[in-house]
Amino acid sequence: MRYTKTFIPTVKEVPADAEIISHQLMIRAGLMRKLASGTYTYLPAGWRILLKIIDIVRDEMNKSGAQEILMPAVQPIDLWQKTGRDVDYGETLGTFRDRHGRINVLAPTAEEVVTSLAAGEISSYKQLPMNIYQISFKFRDEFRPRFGVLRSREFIMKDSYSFHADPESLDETYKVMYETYCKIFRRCGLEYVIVEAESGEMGGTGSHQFTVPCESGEDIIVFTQDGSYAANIEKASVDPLPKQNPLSNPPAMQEVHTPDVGSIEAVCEFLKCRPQEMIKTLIYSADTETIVAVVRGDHDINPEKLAASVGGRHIELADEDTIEKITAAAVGFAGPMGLAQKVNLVLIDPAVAAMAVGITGANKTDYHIKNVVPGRDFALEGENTKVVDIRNAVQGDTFNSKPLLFRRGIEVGQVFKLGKKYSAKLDAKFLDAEGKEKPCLMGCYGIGINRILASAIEISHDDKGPILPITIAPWEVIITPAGAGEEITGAAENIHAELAEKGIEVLLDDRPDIRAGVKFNDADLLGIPVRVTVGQKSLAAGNVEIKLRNESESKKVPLTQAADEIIATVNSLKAKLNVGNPRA
RNA sequence: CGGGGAGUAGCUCAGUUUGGCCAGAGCGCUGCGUUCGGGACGCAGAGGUCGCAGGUUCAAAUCCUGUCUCCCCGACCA
Repeated sequence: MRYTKTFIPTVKEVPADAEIISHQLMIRAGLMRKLASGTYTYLPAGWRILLKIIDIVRDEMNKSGAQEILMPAVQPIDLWQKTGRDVDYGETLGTFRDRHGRINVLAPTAEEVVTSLAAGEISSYKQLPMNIYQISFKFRDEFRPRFGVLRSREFIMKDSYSFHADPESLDETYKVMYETYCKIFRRCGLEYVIVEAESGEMGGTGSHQFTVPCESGEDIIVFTQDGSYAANIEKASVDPLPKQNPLSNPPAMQEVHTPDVGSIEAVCEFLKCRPQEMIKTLIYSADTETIVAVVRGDHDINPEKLAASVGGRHIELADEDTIEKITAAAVGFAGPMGLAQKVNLVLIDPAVAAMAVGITGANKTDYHIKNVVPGRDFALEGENTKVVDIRNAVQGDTFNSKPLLFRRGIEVGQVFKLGKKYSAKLDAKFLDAEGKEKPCLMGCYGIGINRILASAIEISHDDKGPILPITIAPWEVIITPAGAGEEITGAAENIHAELAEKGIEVLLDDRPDIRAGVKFNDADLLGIPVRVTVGQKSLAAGNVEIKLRNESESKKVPLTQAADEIIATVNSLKAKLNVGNPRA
């Protein structure tokens, strides 16, 4: 291809609204432009990259035995009401009303659609297992789109869905998809880690996340140094904290006046105590039920663990009215005492149960209570009360007695075992060999195509721009004629023609009257792995220069062998990414 | 949704406090010339109803009210 025939609007200045490096470079390299918050137009170079990623994904998915389909981007909301996910997704679900007054959903994912397809088409165990996927635009009306393409409202996702007659079959496909994902990310040149994940509102019984470690990631990975454990913080288990020595003569509870100090920080300052001496009491709603969650003052509730401990139901913080009704106090003065009778469930974190004594809200506006002894002043076990891990892991926690470490990462893929959650609700049933009707078991498997691009740039760039793996670079080779003149232009044209002829993805920077420095900088900004410089300096000796994007020195090769050398270079770069064992 | 910030040329921004001398700079773009191996230089140009709508005033980018959009931080996200 010719640079002059391609729309590659590179820019020198960094865009004002781009915070992270991948976002900045994607704009600067002319890969994309923003249309509105969280929506981007992909320009030729950017779209070429996405297409190459899609090619890899499609190739590996097909090899795994999955079949590609395409489902509608607009779905009737009825399906979502049947599974209850219209409520779970809430305002993240983008909807519009059509001319007939029907409410339509802009597809954020397709479990409902694919399950309803299966409900109509699958009737016998002989049709199972089946794994179908699509690569398509998804829309989520995010609270807050940010970080360029990392959290956008519109994005491209590969989503696949498998259907099974029995758990063994689901396990088998899950394993195949897991391995397929390893191959895909490896071919895309990503360093990734696989962590245990919470299946969250997707529902289900098991999940792994594929995460690219980097500072700008929004996910937090929790792991042990020896690599024996790695999990998303949403899922990460912690060893229970050691029980504090009980006070030999614990003082009675004492009410203290704490006017207008509702938050943990404010109470600590007012009472001159530390957050870990506090007991935090939060009120949640799940459907019509009310749930009390109790954690130590310095700990955060883990919503995924909380949801998991109420059977995976959708939960949210109770509104102010509910809190005031239950605690008989303003928000900020809740305590666990006496609440068990007023709510459906009380969940107490083990770290609270391990406390000898603590400070809590008094369930009375402007008052707290000191000398609260868990187990004495409020029950730890009871009909609707139990101790269960509901908090986030923090620095200092251990798991299996090993210290937990933390780092950030970008989630690029996730695999789930869904079980019967959707098939039961949407009647995706089949007859087994005994003629008995059963709901299909399902798995689902997602990959964020755009995130692969963004994370590749996040983990591999220098001050000149991205350093892209050859498998996803917009072009494999760029030819940069340095200087004018028949000789230079002719040589560059010849190499370009020969490479193109032999199937190399090559871009010839044929822009006239552009200084060599500008061409070099644009080549670097595009992240193209192999640059061929054709200029007077080397050409005088009959040579051209081959330079790799990630190396500083170039190699001189005779003009007559240039094409062969370039092809060999490209092949060796490709070979590096198509072999090797993924890290797990 | 809560808190903070910002909307002025295609891009990055100054000017707003103290209303008038205020439509500006750099980059980019067009033309001509000199340059030509890591974002050259000179000359000449094009380009903005100062987000939008009201209001105050002799006079508004500047003050007031409303509204929209964008960004950052935070609140259970792929």
